[in-house]
Amino acid sequence: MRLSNYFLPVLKETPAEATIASHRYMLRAGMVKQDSAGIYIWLPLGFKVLKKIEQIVREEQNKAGAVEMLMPTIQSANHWKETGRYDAYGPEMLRIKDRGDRELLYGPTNEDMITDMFRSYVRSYKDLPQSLYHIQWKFRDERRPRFGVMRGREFLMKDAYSFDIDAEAARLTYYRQFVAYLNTYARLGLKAVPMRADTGPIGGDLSHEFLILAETGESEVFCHKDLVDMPAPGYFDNAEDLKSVFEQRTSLYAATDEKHDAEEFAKVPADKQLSARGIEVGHIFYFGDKYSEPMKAQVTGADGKNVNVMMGSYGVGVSRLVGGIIEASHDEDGIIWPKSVTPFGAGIINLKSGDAEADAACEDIYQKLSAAGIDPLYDDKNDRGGQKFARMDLIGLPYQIVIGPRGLKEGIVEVKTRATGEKQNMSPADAVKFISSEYEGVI
RNA sequence: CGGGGCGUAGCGCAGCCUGGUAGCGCACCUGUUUUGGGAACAGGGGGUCGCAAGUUCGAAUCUUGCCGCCCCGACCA
Repeated sequence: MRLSNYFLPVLKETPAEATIASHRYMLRAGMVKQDSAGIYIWLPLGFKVLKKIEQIVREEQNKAGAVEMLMPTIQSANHWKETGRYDAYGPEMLRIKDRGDRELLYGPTNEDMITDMFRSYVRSYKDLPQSLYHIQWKFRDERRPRFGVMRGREFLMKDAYSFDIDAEAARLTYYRQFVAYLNTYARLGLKAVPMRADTGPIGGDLSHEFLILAETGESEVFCHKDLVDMPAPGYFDNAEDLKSVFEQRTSLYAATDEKHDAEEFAKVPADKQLSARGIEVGHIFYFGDKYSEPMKAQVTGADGKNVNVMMGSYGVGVSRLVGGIIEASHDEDGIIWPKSVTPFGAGIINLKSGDAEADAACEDIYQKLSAAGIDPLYDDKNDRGGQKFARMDLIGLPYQIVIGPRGLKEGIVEVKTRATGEKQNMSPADAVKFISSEYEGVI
């Protein structure tokens, strides 16, 4: 993409309402624009990151055996009345009436709808297990939206729902998602720690939140230090390994403040005790027959008897992750994108647009990086160097190639690594090679 | 939902107390000189001062009501 042809409204000054780094940088880097409290327009740069995160979440769900679908944002109140949640959910749910005075709502989650869908088709234990998910916009009328996309009222969520024949099978499904979540966050460049959690209005008896540690997090967390740097488990699909990963992670102490047990925490060796703040980026639940019982979502078992299906649900806040990743990865100059979610693979800075030699060299590198699948952003604007550097640092692409007449005389360009600030001089051909190799395994 | 605060040009703000020509910086446009880490100078455009009512000869400024937004706390992907 040529910057002269892109919509990137960067701000030099920070809008007054933004107090935390991710919000400030998302506004300044032209990623989002607030339309009203907790509701955001996703500008091209922000949208690109959102889609990249969404795609990683999708791929990991698919690997975990979940099947993608799409449910509507607007739901009938009937499903919710059947489960009793229409009254239980409270004013966070946005209730709407259509022209016929029928009660509708903008979905804050989809257990009720999918359970209704599921029961209308599935009759036999032979059709189980099933896991379905969608990535869809939700609306929760928060009392106090804040921190930009971290706590919006409208937000993009991946929510998966599982259906199993009995509790034992359902727990295995739960472990499978647990492992998939660890792999997902690792790909996003995040260190997420699973913690025992409250089940909230969704209910159930087994639930974990995944939190990334950040000073600006809304939750207070307590955990064993070793959990933070544990590597992603990787891919396998047998009951024994799934269970052992789950047990390995849950045997060490980790809880948010509402589930915190000071006595238990005290048993963690003092040098391993970590109390910090965290951002919740995922929440998984096993809730058994909480919905299948009232909605009579049953299948006939091998013994000819009807049983309620055992369910779980698994949420990832996709739009929140955009902010969460920035909280975890930025410096005083701007964002530092992990390679897996960067909106563009590399930035090309032309220090003298209009200079025939510089233009030609930039154009050549632009073509070669594009051909290599790097998806570069070429700053071909007529601005001064300093402005281009500051802008490129702000939007945080992992690599910058700085090209100007002075270097070209000696046959070199400068390659800057955003995360470290390290600058290396090399030939244009080597720059393309270097960046391509850095992305090996990522693209 | 309790407490606090803010709404004046695209962004950041001053002006309001003590009513009388709407201002500054950045951004934007034109020109000149510049150009290797957010250039300088000159000129220029852009605002029903959140909305409504009231007081007044006169309201950004005073009064009342409404709307919107932010921050701190209690609740949540």
